[in-house]
Amino acid sequence: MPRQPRKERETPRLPAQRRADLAEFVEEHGQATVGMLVEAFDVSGDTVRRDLQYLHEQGVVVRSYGGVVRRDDLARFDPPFLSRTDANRDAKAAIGALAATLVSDQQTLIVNGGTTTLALARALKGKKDLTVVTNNLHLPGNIPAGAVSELHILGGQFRMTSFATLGPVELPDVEGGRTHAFHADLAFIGVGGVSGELGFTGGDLRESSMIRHMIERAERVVVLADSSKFGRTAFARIGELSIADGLITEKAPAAEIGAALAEAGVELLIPEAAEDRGADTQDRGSDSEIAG
Amino acid sequence: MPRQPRKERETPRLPAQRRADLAEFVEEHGQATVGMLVEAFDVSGDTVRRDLQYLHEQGVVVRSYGGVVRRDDLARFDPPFLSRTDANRDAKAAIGALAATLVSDQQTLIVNGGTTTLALARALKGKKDLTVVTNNLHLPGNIPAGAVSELHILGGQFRMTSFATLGPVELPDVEGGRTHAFHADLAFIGVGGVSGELGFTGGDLRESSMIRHMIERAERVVVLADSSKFGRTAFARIGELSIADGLITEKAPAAEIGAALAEAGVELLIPEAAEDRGADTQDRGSDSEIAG
DNA sequence: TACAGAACCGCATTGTTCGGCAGATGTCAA
DNA sequence: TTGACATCTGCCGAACAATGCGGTTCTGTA
Repeated sequence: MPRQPRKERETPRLPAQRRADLAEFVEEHGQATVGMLVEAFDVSGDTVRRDLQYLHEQGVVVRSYGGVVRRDDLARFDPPFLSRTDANRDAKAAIGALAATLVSDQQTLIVNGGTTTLALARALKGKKDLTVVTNNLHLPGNIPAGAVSELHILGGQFRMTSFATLGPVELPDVEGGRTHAFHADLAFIGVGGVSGELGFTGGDLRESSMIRHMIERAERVVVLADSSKFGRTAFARIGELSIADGLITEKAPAAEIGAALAEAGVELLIPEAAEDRGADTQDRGSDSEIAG
Repeated sequence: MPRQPRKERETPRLPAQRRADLAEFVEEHGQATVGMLVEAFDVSGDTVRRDLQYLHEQGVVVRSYGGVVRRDDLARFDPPFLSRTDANRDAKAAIGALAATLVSDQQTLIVNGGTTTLALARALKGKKDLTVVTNNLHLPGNIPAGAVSELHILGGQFRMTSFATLGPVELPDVEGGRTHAFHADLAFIGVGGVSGELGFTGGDLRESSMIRHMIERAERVVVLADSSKFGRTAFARIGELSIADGLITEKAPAAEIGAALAEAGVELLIPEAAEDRGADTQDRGSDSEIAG
């Protein structure tokens, strides 16, 4: 049966058992993409698809293009999973999409907290074998499973406002007792404010400090900031504009800031068509495709 | 009868006895492949298959291609009785609620991955000034913000299947470079299986190892396990029953396991109204399984 | 429009299953 | 003790099921 032998049968799951587990997985997470399930269960997409088809026929889950949704979620309300509290969502999606184009397969990324970087994570779909280090706890549930071979979470104190952890930018030793620094190709940093005078700022002292450490560990630093951040100064200073190699935003900033960025040697990146209803890759059109 | 003489079995089991043992084996492990059973009972695959066929017809187990699965595991996803999913959710919620009553304000908790512990987190509403340490990334989004003054996330590699991190059970030093052990009043541990023989088991080696460390750090250890976990043995051993001080479940386990728990000095906690809608698992048609 | 990913179709592969068969006991009666 | 009969087993070969893969079509997004 397996033309290509599995890596290692950690748990020699029976097909039936796997389907049950799969159903439970969906039950737990509310939704699941084929890619996620492929990764989680270590079977091919076809098999996952066959299983999902079966479960759909059984009425256990609801199939939809790209994955499945928990049945009762749709029963209750139609609206798709992610609440759109985010006013600038389109802008962020565009920024994320552009940021993703800077990423090559097999690279190592550092990503900090915030919703803008979350948009980046979603836009990573299609990449391969990335290693991602983050303190952003939105990522685990939103980063395309297939794109990332390893996702490391920086431990530390959880901060609800940014939905991220606060702690040293280091990875724990397997044996424990100590930690290790690491190196990344790219750091994607979402910030609270961008000003010519004070540079980049964030909302929390420790978070800003973390960001500085993230920057130290990365070859290139790309700041993500939607236009609302321009000219704004948040509480805690992160650093001068020059700490960034690039800055991505959805529309050109005021001349003053643009000049400051240029002077600091920061490359300014702006999506082509700044219209853009956003690459909300995850969001499937609510009700239309309840069935596959 | 054996064309090929048996290796030498201390107990040349009678067929009926073997079938009974076989059923018990499945009951305990949740699932079993023909190969496993061949090995365990030292008979040919054909004989095992015949036995399984028999047990399936008796409705004791559910046959699936390659082996058998315990009925309850699949029952949940049987279309006609789909409502049972909710029952299971209720079970977990009940367990979580009871677990929460063990928690006092200002205490420090360790919580591991899994959905049962998630139910506990939700049930913590109303508590005050708790300090929580966890590797469960479901928690940040689900734990009542008001109840927790500090939530620490254990860093490490993210594992999609359990939605938790894998790494040492230590908190990073603020300055970095090293890590610190810590101490907690209570550890709430969700496990994959509870059996009298093998004690507690989980699905992943590293995760089980993490759990052992969590247990070391806690004053009291409370295991959370809904009844489906009883008699089940997951892949990776966590430890003997006696590592737990208490065990919370939604309905009384089989006498055998109950006795083992008592002997190990584990206090068994069960919610008052064990009304238990789980009974409907019994009446499902044995052939409408998820098995392919 | 072009492109990546998802879904779909068929096929090759390989372990599982099934039915038939034969050897090994065990039972019971003569 | 012996032979007929039933039962349990293991083995063999054909049929079957599960899975992954390649190729094609479809869908959604840039």
